[in-house]
Amino acid sequence: MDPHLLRTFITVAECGSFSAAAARLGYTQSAVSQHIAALESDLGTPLLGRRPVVPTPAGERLLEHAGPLLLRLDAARADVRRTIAGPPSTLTLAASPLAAHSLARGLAEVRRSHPGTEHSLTVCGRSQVVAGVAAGTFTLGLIDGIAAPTDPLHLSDAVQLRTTPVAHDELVVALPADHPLANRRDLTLADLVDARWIDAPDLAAPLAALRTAAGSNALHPAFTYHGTDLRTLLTLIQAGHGLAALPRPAVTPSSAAVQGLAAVPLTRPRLVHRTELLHGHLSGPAAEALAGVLSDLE
Amino acid sequence: MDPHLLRTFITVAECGSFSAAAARLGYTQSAVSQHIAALESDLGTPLLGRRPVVPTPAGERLLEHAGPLLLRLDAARADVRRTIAGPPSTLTLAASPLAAHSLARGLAEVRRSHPGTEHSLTVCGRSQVVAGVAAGTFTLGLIDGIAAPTDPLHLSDAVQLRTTPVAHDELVVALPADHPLANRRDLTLADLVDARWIDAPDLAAPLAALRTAAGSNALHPAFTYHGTDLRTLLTLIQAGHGLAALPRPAVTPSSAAVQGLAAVPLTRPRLVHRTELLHGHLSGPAAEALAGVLSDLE
DNA sequence: GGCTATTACGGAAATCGTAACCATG
DNA sequence: CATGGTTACGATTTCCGTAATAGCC
Repeated sequence: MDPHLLRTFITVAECGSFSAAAARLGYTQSAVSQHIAALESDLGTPLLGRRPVVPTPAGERLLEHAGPLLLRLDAARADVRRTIAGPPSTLTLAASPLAAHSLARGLAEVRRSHPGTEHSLTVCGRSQVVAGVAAGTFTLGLIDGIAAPTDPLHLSDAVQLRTTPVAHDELVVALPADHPLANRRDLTLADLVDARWIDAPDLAAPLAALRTAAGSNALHPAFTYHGTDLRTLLTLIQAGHGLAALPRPAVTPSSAAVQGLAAVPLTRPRLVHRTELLHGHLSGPAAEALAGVLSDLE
Repeated sequence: MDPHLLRTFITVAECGSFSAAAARLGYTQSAVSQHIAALESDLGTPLLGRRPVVPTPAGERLLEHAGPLLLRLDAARADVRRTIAGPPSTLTLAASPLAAHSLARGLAEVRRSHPGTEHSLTVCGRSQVVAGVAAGTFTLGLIDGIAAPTDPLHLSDAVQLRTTPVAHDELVVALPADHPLANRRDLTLADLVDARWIDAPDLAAPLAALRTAAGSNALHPAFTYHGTDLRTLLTLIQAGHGLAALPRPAVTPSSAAVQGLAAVPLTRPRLVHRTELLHGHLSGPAAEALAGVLSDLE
């Protein structure tokens, strides 16, 4: 189970095609075919059905492991490199969309405290932030999510990263102002199991996360929004396509898009929207250089 | 970072010698030397000092990652194999020493419910139980440890295993009957920070675990017992070499070794001794075959 | 018949062992 | 000088690309 083989396997499964995967990886179709054949021979079982190329049950299991495995491998390499490198000369920040709001608040402070260094900010999905910080692509990451009030965010257990809580926000349900529930003082998830939900996994808390947090598995999305634009989501809600759980500040900024929206606190189960700072293990001068950033953001 | 190279690296670090590692792995000294050289060239930094052979700081970091990484790799392989294999014809059980007590209670039930299959039981350290179950060496594992009353046991996050709580026992401090604290109704960790502790990491809760659970880092062992025999540990305590935190049932069985020992509940921080059943993801007939075992033990 | 995976084969590269070499205690 | 890590070198294997083959829409 060479990591290269696993990487090819993941790519083929993603692409649904040997040749597309080969193109993406810079191999020939032949090489990809040999990689998969080697894996299948090693594990003694077919991993992919051909034509169409879809994972077998065994392949599904392997897929669940392969990604985290490669991530951990990158994390290990990045961790070693950090110990031999001095303090980073460029601060590369990453944040999930809703966490970027918190970051924007503190960014001025960060730049002032590190006038000499270059800065960059990337806004992308939660898992990409985690993966990037683990692999050393980003110096710092900021992610958001929902959790019980005392619990930390439960991020991919593939990697071991330091986390620092940055902000807790009240979790509210955003719904059209003329929605029957819009005038309620508060809401429980029980009130909402039959509601029309918009799942916006790249932006708001994924419905799956809400489901596990609530222990219920009755929440089903009526609509899925793949995107990271908050205003688009709010407009969708306003137009009655469904409702979503968001941090209070996201629904009540001084923004024109918010007119016609109600934000009702979600009080049961007790959940909060949490923002956390992620960073790899930093030692020596690097740690000192970043201590300022952390304290600025907290 | 080929897994083979990582494996050699771990072995060399453990052995403190290239040649010893070569013997253990079935390589020549030369091959081991080349492996380490390849790793160091890949990562661009020395990982081991020679003569004596000790990890550099960078090597230490890599060591922290390498073990879990290889474990996860084995876990992936085992997981795939489980999906293609039918129900296991032999039930291989593993348990940490104190968990084995709980297992012995239920073992008769297990054997009765699976009269056709072979059974075996291995008692070994917690991490070996976890690793063995992850790698598929054991069908089921039973581990014990301490945790906050509502929390699950925090086992190595390298692997993803199902856990089922089996037993909660009160955590008591075992001390000689003539110890000044022996007559207390209960104890807090604050009472015991200056006490003489026996650390028995293979048997009782490791002091390090107590420390992190307590948030304090003032607990230092006066004596370390490497072994898995409960009666030996109890005798050590009785003889005044120190005290230890144990589950209530371990200190008050109908056993002769217990005379002269006191068991005082540890009430603060709120901790319990917990026993959990571990198993890999089982699908189809295998899951059904083992469902009985799980329910028997619960 | 076109698209795509597989197989055959050859050259390049990597792997490991033997053996000579060298460094440290 | 002896133990033990390194380097040199060669046989074997592995890996990947080219090209021919085979299988499914």
